[in-house]
Amino acid sequence: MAAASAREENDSARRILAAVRAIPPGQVAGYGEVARRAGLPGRARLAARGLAGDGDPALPWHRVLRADGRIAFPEGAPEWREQCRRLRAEGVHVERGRVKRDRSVEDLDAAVWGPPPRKSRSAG
DNA sequence: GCGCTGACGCGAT
DNA sequence: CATCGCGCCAGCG
Repeated sequence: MAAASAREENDSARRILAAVRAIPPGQVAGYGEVARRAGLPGRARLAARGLAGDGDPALPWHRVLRADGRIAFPEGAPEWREQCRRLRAEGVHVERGRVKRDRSVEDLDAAVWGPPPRKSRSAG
């Protein structure tokens, strides 16, 4: 049955949304990262499609950015402003459509760029 | 069925 | 840091 493939497709989009919902406030993730967490490595575009047609106002789509940490929308665009606005509302520092994050994070577990691995003098 | 486009990612220049 | 090219796959005319 071809429905199997259709079901899988639906499930994929479903997991993508789930991955986006899994992003805690104040943190951000990339499209590729979201796709990866959804079990769809290399399908960042699919993640974008998922957000484009989610239809869920409660979905933290604004926490999803490009791999470079920049907002996917062109600067000045209405969505661009909206995303930038929401990020700032959560305490995320945004500069010219770019999220002020620390250097590249090595641990994929920290895929959610939020926690900057800076060396804290106190171990714990 | 074909080609273009797109809320992308990454390496190379 | 900006730009280009390729890969990826789904939607649309």
